[in-house]
Amino acid sequence: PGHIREQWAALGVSVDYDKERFTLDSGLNKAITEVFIKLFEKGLIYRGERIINWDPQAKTALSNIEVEHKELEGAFYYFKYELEDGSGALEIATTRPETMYGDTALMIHPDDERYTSYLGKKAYIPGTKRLIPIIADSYVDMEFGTGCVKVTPAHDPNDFEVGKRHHLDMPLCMNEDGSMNKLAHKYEGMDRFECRKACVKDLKEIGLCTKVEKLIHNVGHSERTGVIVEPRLSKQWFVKMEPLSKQATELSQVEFIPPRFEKTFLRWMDGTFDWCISRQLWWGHRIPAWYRGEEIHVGNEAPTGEGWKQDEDVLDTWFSSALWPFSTLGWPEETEDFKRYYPNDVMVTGYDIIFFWVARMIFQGLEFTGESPFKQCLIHGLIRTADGRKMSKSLGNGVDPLEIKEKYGIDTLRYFLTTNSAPGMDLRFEIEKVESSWNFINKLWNISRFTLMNLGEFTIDDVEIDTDELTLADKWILAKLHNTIKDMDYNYDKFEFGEAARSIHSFSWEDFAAWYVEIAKISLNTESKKDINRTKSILSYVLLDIMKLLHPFMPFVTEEIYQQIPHLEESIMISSWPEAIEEFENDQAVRDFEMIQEMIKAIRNVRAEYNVAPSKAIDVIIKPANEQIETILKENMEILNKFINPNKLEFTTKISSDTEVVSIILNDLELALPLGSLVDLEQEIERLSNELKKLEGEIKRGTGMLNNPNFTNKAPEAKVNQEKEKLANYKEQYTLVQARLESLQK
RNA sequence: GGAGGAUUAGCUCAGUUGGGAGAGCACUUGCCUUACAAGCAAGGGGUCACUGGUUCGAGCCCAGUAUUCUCCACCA
Repeated sequence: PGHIREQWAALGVSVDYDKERFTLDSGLNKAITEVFIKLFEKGLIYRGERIINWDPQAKTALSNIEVEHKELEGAFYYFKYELEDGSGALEIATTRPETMYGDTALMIHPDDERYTSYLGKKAYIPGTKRLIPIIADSYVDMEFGTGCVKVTPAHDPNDFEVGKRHHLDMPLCMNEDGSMNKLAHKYEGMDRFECRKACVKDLKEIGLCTKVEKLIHNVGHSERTGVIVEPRLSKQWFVKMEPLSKQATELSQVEFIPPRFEKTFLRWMDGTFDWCISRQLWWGHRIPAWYRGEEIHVGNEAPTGEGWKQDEDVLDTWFSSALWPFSTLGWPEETEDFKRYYPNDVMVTGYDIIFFWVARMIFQGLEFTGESPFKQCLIHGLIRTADGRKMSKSLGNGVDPLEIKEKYGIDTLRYFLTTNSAPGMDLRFEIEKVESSWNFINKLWNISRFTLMNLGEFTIDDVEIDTDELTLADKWILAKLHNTIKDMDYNYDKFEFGEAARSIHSFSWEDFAAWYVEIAKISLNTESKKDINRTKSILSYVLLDIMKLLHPFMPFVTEEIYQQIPHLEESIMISSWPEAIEEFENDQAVRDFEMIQEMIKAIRNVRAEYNVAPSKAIDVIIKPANEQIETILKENMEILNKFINPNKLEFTTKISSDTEVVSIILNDLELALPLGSLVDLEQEIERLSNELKKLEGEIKRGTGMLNNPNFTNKAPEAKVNQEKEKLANYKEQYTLVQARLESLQK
């Protein structure tokens, strides 16, 4: 437990350690005993002889879901069972020859005319003097194998049922460790698989084993030890599942996320087999049952009187785990914790645990508290290797989180794990993705460094945001922040961590670092104290919110940065969650600023296309579509100057038709870049022709849509108006591009 | 045999109620611009597996097909 706590701490797991519980704590033990007794009294727990899955290495019973079915190459062995009267032999096929020493009958279908004459006769178990009867049961499939089967009631669940119907003996032919017992004659003491080999060899020699066919079939393996499971008749404790399943299926209120996993849960609940809960292990909760001869007592302690002995077995660990949601809260006492925290809010686990744990918590919760144990159950996928294989101990292809921590830090690991998949989907562990997470954290560190460098003595009390004093860029970044917070709240609520991360990732990298920080440099370098303080306020305000929004993903680095930038609380952990302030919502500012961005990007594009070095100043002539546009641009001249690096930036009402000019036609403005001899006429014509083609396509699409009465009548009005506006813009641009193209082609 | 995923850019994957296809990495070109070359700027790259259907409109809804993965299952 000490090591696990270290790992939790390393991972930054933030839990209430006062409520830490250990499975064998006395409080939990009390709940478990209570549940066992109650279920026993209701007849929902019983002790009985059944065929169970036996692990011969661990020497314990297993429940169905602790058995893993794997395809193996085995064989179909054919044996002759010679008749007592010497009139011949019946042939059977089996995959487990060694179990023949536990046979108590041969069986045929009652309608199978090939064999009905043999009914009532007896045959020898091959190589022995033991006689078994030949019986008929419609369980036999006449089409399969030879149409005749051996019946081994103590080592096969179907044969067990047959054995009960026909009142057959049910002898075991193996010991608990999988070795053969005295029923196997000379093979006594031999391991079951050695015995298989040996008896096949011996019987081949005397002609009683006639054929061996290769066969690929599913074989059950113990999840615990990996050995092949042996079906074995054994006296065990069982939970009668049907009434509990029915109740859970009908009453469960648990919301699965994603919803499809509810089907997984329901499908398991549909199974009618009973749950074997006794285990022959040294570790676990003792079964609260005492025996004296044939008497059984179930209760908290041994009954008075001499000679009572407690059951040596322990309970399946999932039996106690099933009670976890309430046993940890003090149940069966009506504790304050129980009243406050039950039902729990969210259960988080992998889809491979639904049968083992989730389903059992739900039915036990409903049975004992009358309520589902939690409101939501968030299912995550498995982590796989880079080539998509399951990580496993035996393959040694797992990843040690501590190695990743050493190289990249825990925040990197956390961010990578939490944001790189959708709910319920598996995740491949690829080091490139870890590195990309690390790059993001590095970026955050750098924007913080920049901010800190510039803040100086600035404190949280100096932060002042007066919405009347803001520049367009200020309004834009605050509006974007507002949208980001809303988006994150929405996605966090839905457990869409990947989507939430994409939102904050692009806000902090694209919007804040790439644009706002660059713009901030302008005002930070002015003489105006007012401008400087306003910019510092916004930088620290936005950065603080970025840290808070990212804190669940990367607690360490966000805390570190939080401590250094202006902040209020002792720790980011107890600071308030960012609020989406309505006053900051500003679609107009977003649109206006995006126009500026579009213009800058278009100019950068032309610079790159014509190989104009960023350091080289160029002339830019702007023709705004209207006065508002002109005003906006003129108010943001410093930004344009910084991002465009112009030699001359001038406004005009008429763009020249000079051929040594590159023209850019945007939605709200036209640009002319007189690049002189750099301009290649053919390249320009090609560029504008492509532009024209694109616009043509858009116009065709828009016209088609708007000419369709079904669209204009049925689509939402906002959508229709939006399309109308877009179409008008495209048409306008088209005219301008076409005119420019014509003038060049002359 | 039953159930459920997956199929979108070269790779790994997102894509929330149907309304102009996105990210990271990789790739091309140009930049050591005083937070960051682990970076900046600009780009190239997709018949959203296939076939039908519903709809004014489909990556998304419905039916089927193919490929593939996983879980469940007592045919000897």
